[in-house]
Amino acid sequence: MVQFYQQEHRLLISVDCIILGFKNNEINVLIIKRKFEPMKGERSLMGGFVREEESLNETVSRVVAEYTGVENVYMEQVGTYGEVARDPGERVVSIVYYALIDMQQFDDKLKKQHNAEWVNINNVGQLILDHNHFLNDTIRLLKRRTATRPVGFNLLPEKFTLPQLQSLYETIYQTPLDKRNFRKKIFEMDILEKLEEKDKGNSKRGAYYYKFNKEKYDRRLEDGFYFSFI
Amino acid sequence: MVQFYQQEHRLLISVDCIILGFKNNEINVLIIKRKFEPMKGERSLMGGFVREEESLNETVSRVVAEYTGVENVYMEQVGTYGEVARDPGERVVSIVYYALIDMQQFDDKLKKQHNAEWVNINNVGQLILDHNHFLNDTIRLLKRRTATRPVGFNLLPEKFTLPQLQSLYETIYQTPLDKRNFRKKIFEMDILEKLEEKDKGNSKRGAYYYKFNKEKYDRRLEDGFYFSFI
DNA sequence: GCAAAAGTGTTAGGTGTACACCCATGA
DNA sequence: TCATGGGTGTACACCTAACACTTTTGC
Repeated sequence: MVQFYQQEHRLLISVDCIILGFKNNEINVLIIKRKFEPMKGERSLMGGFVREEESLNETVSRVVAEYTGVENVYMEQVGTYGEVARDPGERVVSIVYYALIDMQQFDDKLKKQHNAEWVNINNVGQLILDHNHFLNDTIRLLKRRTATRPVGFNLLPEKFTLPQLQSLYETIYQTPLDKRNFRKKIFEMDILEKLEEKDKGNSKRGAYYYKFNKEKYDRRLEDGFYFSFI
Repeated sequence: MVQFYQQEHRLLISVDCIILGFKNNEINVLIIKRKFEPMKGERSLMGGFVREEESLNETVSRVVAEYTGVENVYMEQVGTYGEVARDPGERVVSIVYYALIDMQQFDDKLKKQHNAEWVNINNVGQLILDHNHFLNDTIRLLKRRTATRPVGFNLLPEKFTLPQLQSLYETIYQTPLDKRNFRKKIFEMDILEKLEEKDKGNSKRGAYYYKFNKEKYDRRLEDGFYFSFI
């Protein structure tokens, strides 16, 4: 390939991934103890340098798969952080993504292997560099995004119950929601598919399982329906 | 500085700037004819490579000042685009920002110097690479942002009239707004300062000038007031 | 039969939206 | 005096938020 920009400065680009999961009415983020210098052993988000023939999304996918064993996750870019001295090792521009995974699919063996742990997103403690900053920006973005787009489903198993879904939103927004209003809103959207099967794990009566129906959602979108999950 | 990440791949990072101005009830973007290969002479956004000792914001400021003569502009990151083959010259990861400027401050001499022109944001025509994509993402972001944050003021002179402000929002959202409702909303926010002076440019009666009062705004924010400009 | 969670409608209050006339002034 | 844009208040429709009881079933 012809080099047109030969004289320009090149620098390191890392992708930092905020991997989120939902369990026991908590949003959890995966944290590791850093395996290399500088700051070896300190608590950190998962990151990776962008390779030569790899798009940013591919880098995220690679990192997420490496640490969770889950593929094809939902991801979104949070932002890019480029202060000159943000990494004491060398100048690194960091592109931050969050990824939502269904914790049932998480490969638990990888936890020990990477010295990783799931911690409550609101109680993460100190992370290296500007990683706490990344996390705060992510929380804000996640709240905005889940309010008007059907992305929360990515934190649940494919089949989920309405009480589960409601609890997810209550956790994200940290506020109790009215059961009847919540269900009314969800049903009006007409983007869920009710299954025959019930989840009897939490009650004797059992709660019906639902699935998110992307085709229905796309149709509603085209009709200009305005979605608001809260 | 110790090199911890010696073995990692480094790449080019450019910042592309979408410089927006408001004039004659149009949102305009500054477009240039590219001055270097590849694609020399084609229509392009303004960009610059991130230098060694320069943060991303500083790169934006440098580029915006170079092409407009305006300093201390309002800017926001739109996103980072990292497809491997997005630039045929060499792999370049592009970080996109938009910047809002008061077109009265634009240095018109720079237009000829850079072969630049202001074009209506809705009628830009074909740009190089994925620059049209950047622009579309920016328009979406600008609409979202101006709906709930007082950033539109950055497109107006320090002193502006309510008809001007309304016309700005009508242009951004491409929809007519009810004069009384608009004013009611703005006044309820209580973030403007009314001046004695009037603008007699558009009518015999004249319209009062107002200034955005950041202190008032910050106080309202702390009080948890919810801002909605549309 | 009882405990425990799932499921279901209605109403009041508040918010957003539609709408028409008078005012000030330069020409 | 008249043409032009600036400035002002109200009424109705709709949407949001509050609220309590019945159903199901395993134990």
